[in-house]
Amino acid sequence: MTRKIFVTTALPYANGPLHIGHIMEYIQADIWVRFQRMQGHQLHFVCADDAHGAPIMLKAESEGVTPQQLVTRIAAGRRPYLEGFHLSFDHWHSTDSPENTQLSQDVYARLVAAGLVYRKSIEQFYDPVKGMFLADRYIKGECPNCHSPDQYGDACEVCSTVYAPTDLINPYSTLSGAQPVLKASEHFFFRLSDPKCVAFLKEWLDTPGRLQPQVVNKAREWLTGSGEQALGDWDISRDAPYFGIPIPDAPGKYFYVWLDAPIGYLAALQSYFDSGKARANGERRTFTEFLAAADTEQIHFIGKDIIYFHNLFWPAMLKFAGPPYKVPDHVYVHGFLTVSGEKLSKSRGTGISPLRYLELGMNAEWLRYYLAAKLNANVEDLDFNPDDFVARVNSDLVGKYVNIASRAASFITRHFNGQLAYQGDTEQLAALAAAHAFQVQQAYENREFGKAMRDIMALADRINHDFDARQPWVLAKDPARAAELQDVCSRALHGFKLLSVLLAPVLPHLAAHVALELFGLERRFAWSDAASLPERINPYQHLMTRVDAKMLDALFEAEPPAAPPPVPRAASAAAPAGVAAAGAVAQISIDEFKRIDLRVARIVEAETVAGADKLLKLTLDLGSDTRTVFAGIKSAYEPAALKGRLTVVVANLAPRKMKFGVSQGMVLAASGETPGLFLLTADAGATPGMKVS
RNA sequence: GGAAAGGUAGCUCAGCUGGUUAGAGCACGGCACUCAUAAUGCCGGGGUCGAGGGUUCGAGUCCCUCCCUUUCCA
Repeated sequence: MTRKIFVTTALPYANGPLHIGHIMEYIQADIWVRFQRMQGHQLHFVCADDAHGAPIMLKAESEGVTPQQLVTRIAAGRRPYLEGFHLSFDHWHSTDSPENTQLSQDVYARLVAAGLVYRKSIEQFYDPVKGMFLADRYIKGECPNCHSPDQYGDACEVCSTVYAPTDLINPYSTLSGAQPVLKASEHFFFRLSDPKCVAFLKEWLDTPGRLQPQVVNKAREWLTGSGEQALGDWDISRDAPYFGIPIPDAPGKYFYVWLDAPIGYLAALQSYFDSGKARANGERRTFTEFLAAADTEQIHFIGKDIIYFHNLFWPAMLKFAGPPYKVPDHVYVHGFLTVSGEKLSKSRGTGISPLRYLELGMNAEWLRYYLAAKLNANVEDLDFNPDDFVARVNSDLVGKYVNIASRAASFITRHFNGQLAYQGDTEQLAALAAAHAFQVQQAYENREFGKAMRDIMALADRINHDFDARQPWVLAKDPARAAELQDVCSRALHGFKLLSVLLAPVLPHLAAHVALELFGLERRFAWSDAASLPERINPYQHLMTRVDAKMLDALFEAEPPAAPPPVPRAASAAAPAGVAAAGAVAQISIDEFKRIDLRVARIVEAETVAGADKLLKLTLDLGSDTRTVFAGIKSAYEPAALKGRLTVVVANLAPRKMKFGVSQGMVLAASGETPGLFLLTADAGATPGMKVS
């Protein structure tokens, strides 16, 4: 039976570029999606920019553009990420769209008709200077519990007490600095606490197989809480000024962004249908027919931070809006990505820059494999560890998998003109392959990618072992044993093809190359290719290079721990990709070297930078002028110990704007595989400003 | 503060409803091999399964308490 599946990933907020956490989620979903497509199922994979809300409105204002201009610019920057990491979305849309306006207003009208919306006047802080109501995060003040200053309006970061913004002592607006005043306004509420909602959600959560057990536990906690933890109704309106969808017949009122964001999944799907892409993908029905059909599976991949919205509000909205709306079949939740054990900071943009990864010439499939190897169906955080990354990719993908083709193909090409031939029972060989494929299929289906990768690599180990045991390099020296040699190599290449099919959801680019170039197929692999025995090959071309550990260094070092500049694409022009991609080992001419202006500098001042974990702010005397340079050497040096030292600085490096100021150069320091960072020094006698060559 | 998830070899992780001497990969040490963009094969060292109690003939696996990590609290 062909399944009809509609898959989404969480909509990224359109106030900035995608970070590595987004990419992880998309890769997880993409692997599953590609796996289902390989099974022959009909699948529609869509996503959109989440464009509404106060943060985008304010950011646009600060940049002097309209919110529409801001989100259009952000949307235009998505493509390099999606293509670069082989993310096979069928369509990418926006919540700031006519489809979403129409659908959101329709859902709202149906909820009103169902008696689940009511109005109530509430008092909220209002910024009299800015002329707008303030969300909690725009209000700061003194913590009522521990009296720490400058705490946000929802919780204290120092003592982690949770409170209301009105509890703050001496509150002020972070937008204008003004003291906020309480002001009443009528808000619209979705009656989530209505008995029929609660009854439905209990049933929804308890449906076997729908959700991960950990997620059900968490959601049930919210649903059945009592006292202060009791399930409350949901405030779905915001007052003007607000960038959002107007509420019908309610001037000056807009839908809260979290109402129209999930509806954006459907808006993206509708746009995909209306654009004709669904038809091109084999779906003849209309959007509404498809959405309403009983056999349409609606599946969302999300992170653990937005469980609340996706497992309470979203299904309740859909349920009581009624047909053609249908509740999600599954909401698959993943944990967060940490980097070297540290959590990413969305606001500070720490971690790995996805574009930087690509610019360095790093293979997207390395990352896809690494993440697949560590992903499972649980809601667990996943750590990106550079050493682990290098080891896994080099050992598994290059040493085990690619090596099989590399070592077997040359015999076939040289001795048998590309022709494969098997001795013994080929049906058994095919049956064994089918059994392996079935086992891996189960793991993929259940999103146990780590298990799938372990099974696949165990198979690669066996293939290498069998190949070794029969010593084909010995057979090759004896013409009488040619048939035996051909059999050994054919079996290895059959195994390689099987591995390639099984890895295709993770390594789509490589698998396509193997299918088309090495095995000479006229199409990409389908899952059913796993068991069939290949008959001939084309000459082997190398399939994948090893990760150079220096690339990981570059990935982390070149990226300042501060926020990336507002327009990261500009940075790509400054760093010639070709040079970076060639790696640190590429030779350069003396003329190229001369372009780098190295100078002796005296560190006249060194100080820590508030809010930066790794940076020191250095004031350098270069003889003729004085420069400010931010250096990522805090881990290795006390500021006091640096004062007065001579060091070497790249004097003609383009200034780089960082969160903390402009860095006008770079000091040189040595580092290696082992921890430690060592600043270069000039011998006594050198004076600031001297040229180094 | 309330709650959820997790804490297993140096690192990354498997261990289903409790059952023989706790597993894999990587890293490390030794050996072998040469077909492979230097990779593979074999052997080995290494863990009181966060801590402490308890249930049981038997617990990494169940119960209780505590500690640590991550996250959520609309």
